[in-house]
Amino acid sequence: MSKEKNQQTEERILETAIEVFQERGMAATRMQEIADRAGINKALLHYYFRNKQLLFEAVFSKCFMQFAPKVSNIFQSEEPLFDKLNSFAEEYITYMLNNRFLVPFIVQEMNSNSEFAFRFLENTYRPDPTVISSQIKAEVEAGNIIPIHPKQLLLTIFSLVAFPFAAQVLIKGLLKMDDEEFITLMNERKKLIPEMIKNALKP
Amino acid sequence: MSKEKNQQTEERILETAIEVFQERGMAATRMQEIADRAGINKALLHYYFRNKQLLFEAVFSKCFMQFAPKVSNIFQSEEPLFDKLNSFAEEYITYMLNNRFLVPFIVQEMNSNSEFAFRFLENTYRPDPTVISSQIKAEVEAGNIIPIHPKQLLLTIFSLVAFPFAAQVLIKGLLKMDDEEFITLMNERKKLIPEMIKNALKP
DNA sequence: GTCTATAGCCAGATAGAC
DNA sequence: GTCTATCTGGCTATAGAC
Repeated sequence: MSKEKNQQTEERILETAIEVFQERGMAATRMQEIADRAGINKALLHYYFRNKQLLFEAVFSKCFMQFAPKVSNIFQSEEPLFDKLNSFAEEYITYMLNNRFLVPFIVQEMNSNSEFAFRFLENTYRPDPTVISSQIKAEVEAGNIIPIHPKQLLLTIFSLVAFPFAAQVLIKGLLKMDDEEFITLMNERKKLIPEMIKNALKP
Repeated sequence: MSKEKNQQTEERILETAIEVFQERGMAATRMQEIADRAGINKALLHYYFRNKQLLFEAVFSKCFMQFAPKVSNIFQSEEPLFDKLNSFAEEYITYMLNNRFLVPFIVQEMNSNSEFAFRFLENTYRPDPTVISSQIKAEVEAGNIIPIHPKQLLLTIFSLVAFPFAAQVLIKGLLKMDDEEFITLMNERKKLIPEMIKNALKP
C-alpha cells in the first residue's frame, strides 16, 4: 500500500459513510459500521476525518451538492416554463429512483439540525428561485395561466416529485404497494405530474 | 402524592416523551431529557415504561393513532369525492399547523424502522383505501374526470398536503420563507389544493 | 498510512432507600 | 410511587506499535 496520503482510501471512506449515514441518519450511525463496511477500522476514520461530526458534514455537503443542482435546473434555466417542468420531472424522478435514500436523508437532517442545515442554504449551492419566479409572474400577467403565487406553484411542483421519495415507507404501507409497483408508479409520474400541473393552471 | 399507580404521572411522562421524540427522533432522544422536561427522574421512566424502546413504541403508537384518522376520513367516508377533498385539505392542514412535528416524525421513523413501522400499517389503525379507490374509478368511468389510476390520485393528494410539513426546513430554506410566511402559505393551500386538483382532473 | 488496544464518557438500566 | 446512587455496556476518540 502506498504511503502518501491515500486518496483512494479517503474516497472509499466517504462513499461508505454516505451509504451508512443515508440509511440510518446522523444520530443512529455508528462509526464501527462505516469502518466494517469499508473494510478498514475505526481509527482510520478519525485519521482522515477527525471525528464523527466532521465526517457527517463532509457527507451531508456532498449529498447536498448532488441534490441542489437538480433543483437549480428548474430554478435558473431560461427555457419556457412548461418545457422546464417536463424535463425537471423526468430528470428528478429518474435520479431519485437511483438514489433512493438521498431525499429522505436531506429532509431528515435538515429537520433535526436546522442551524447546521441553514449554512448550506445560505451559500453558493443554494438554488436561487428568482428567475423562475419572475417567469411564473410573467405567465400569469400574460393570462397564460391562472393567477397563482410563484411560491405556491413551486411548492406544488416539489411536493409532487419529492414527497413519494421522502415518505417511501409510509406511502407503500398506506397504498399497499411493493417496491416494484412503487417504481412503476414513479415512472408513470414523469409524464403525469407535468400534465396535471399544466391542466391545473389552464385559465 | 398518591400511592396507587399514578395515572397522572404516566400521562405526563407520555406527553413529554411525545414532545421530545417528535423533536429529536428515536435515535437522538435521551431519556434524561424526557425526565428533565417532565420534572421527574430517569428511574421513573423505566418504572412506567420499562425501557426506551417500549416508551418509544407507546409514543409512536399514540402519534400514529392521531395521524391515521385524518387519512381514514378521506379514505372511508361515502361523501362525494370533491366534497371529501375540500374537507380533507381544510382539516388536515389545520391539524398539522397545530402539530408541526407530527408528520416529520411519522415519516422519519417509518423510514428508519420499516419492520417495526409496518406492524402499524397491518393492524386496525391502517386506513383502508378501497372505498375511495372505487369512488375514483367510478368517476373515471362516468367520464367526470380524466382517466387516472386511483393510487396516482391519492399519492398526488397526499403529496400536496403533507410534503410541506414533512420537509419544513428544506422548503423554508429553498423558498426563503420565515415561519409566518409558511403559515400563511399553508392556510392559502386549504383552498388552493382542492381547486388545483379539480382543475387538473377536468376532462 | 494502517493497525490493535484502550481510555473515557455517556446513556440506558437497575438496586435499594424512603 | 418516587428518589439517589450506581452499574454496565457501548460508542467516540486517542495512544502508540508497526
